[in-house]
Amino acid sequence: MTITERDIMGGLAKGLAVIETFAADRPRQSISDVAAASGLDRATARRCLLTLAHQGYAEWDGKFFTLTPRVLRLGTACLASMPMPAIVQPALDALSDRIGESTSVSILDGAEIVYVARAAQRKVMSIALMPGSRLPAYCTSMGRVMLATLPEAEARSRLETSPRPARTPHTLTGIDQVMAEIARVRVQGYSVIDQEVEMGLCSMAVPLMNARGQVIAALNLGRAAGPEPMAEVAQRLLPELQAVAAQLRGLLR
Amino acid sequence: MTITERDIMGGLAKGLAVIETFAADRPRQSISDVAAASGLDRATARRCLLTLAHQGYAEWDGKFFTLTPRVLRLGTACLASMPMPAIVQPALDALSDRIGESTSVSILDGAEIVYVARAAQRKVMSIALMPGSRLPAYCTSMGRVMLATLPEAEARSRLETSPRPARTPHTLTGIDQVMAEIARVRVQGYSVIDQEVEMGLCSMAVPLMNARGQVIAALNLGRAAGPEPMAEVAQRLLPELQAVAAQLRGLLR
DNA sequence: TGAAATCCGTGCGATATGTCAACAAAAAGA
DNA sequence: TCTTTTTGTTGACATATCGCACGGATTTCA
Repeated sequence: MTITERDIMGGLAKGLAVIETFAADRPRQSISDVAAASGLDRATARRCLLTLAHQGYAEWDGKFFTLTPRVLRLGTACLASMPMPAIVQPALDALSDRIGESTSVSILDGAEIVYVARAAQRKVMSIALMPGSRLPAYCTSMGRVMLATLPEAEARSRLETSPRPARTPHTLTGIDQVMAEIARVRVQGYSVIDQEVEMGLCSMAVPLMNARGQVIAALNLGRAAGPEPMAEVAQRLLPELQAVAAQLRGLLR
Repeated sequence: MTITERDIMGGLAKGLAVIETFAADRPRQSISDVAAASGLDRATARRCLLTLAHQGYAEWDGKFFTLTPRVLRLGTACLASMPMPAIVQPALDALSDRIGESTSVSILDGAEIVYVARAAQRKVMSIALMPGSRLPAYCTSMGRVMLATLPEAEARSRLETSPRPARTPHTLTGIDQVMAEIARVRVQGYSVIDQEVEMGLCSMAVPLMNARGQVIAALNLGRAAGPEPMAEVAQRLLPELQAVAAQLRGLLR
């Protein structure tokens, strides 16, 4: 069965779009704000917002709307329904203890990676990463590892349709540069990043497969840039990451 | 302006209800499963699910539906739009380092607390807590502190309409027991829990106020139960918690 | 302060959606 | 295997919703 035009509920799609207009830089919005941000008619945006408020997903002071923590239930329903966090967390903690570095697991969503689990050792990044946090895929080790498992055209298309700012002087931004690096990653089976996300931060990642061999996530370690060249660090710690990936392979479905 | 019946979009409300039917124990559902769980007609549930799939919030293998990580955007839009995590995280990290215990900040949603930020020292709980995680309010130190700031009738009503299982032999489960404890917490200004959530886990919490004096969250520390009586620990560490709460009071709005 | 611009709430006609019932296909049970 | 039950899909009709346009309230700005 294929999804036909007739089976789509406009109201639901619009309401979800309305929720997504609430971002970090626009936590409080008026009806007109939302209408402008979502492209909906003001009357429609108003009905969406009032519905959200009525259902407890938003609050309204008569002028501005704010999302409530109830909205988190929608997202965490998904996270909780993924067995992944619970399964990988213990392995992540153990690995992090053993190698003394921060480790994370993320999945790919479009052109972004989404953190699923994390074992932090020290703060090496200025931004706090936690489950649910997102980073662009093009400049992260986990992103590149997962993009490398997609068909070339698919990966390229995802990268083309999203911005690739130069987050640091080292960031690869050109589509061909990134695709070439991804091709390299595909061959060698892991990805190493040297200060492309943030100055002072290096990371490396390997793919996580389920029992059937499908790549469903990525595992990485992040560390502060130091005197030891990242290539050497990679050679030293790669077996550790691969061992955990192999161990998890049997546990993930 | 008040929300009238006419301003509510049924489709949106139903679709959100559909998302919420996906929980940890039911990650994959057929159309009929969702219809039964949500009380919707099968035809309606079907259109909701097809819409979610079409918008990228769900996946469909022809038989079962699964939520995608895209759903996380809905929730994290809210978390990110709260200035709280970013503001409290540094203070939390510093506090955690200073006292050598895990600390957290959570907010109240109905009869549950929702973790907003966390600085973990060691694993003391069997379940992994992270931003977005939920625990019932009745048996947690942060929950009791926040319930204590509500009107008595409101707090009681929230507790009455949600289950209060005996998670350990120490858990207070009777509504009057819990309300009495909450009354005590209201007077003394902080809450101490001794192994009511999980055996071996103790915690204490203080309220977090914004600049106007409204309680908007709670701050706690969690530690493994040890030889030192929790009452003594509380006396020793209470000033630390209160100092952080006072410091944050000026930063939160 | 006064005028212009913006914003919010509300009818209205056209259209989309919800509900119900029916039916075929698949699954479960005997 | 055949029957019974459940499930997915579709059609029809009553109803809810969309987008537009309008008026009053509020805000902005000179």
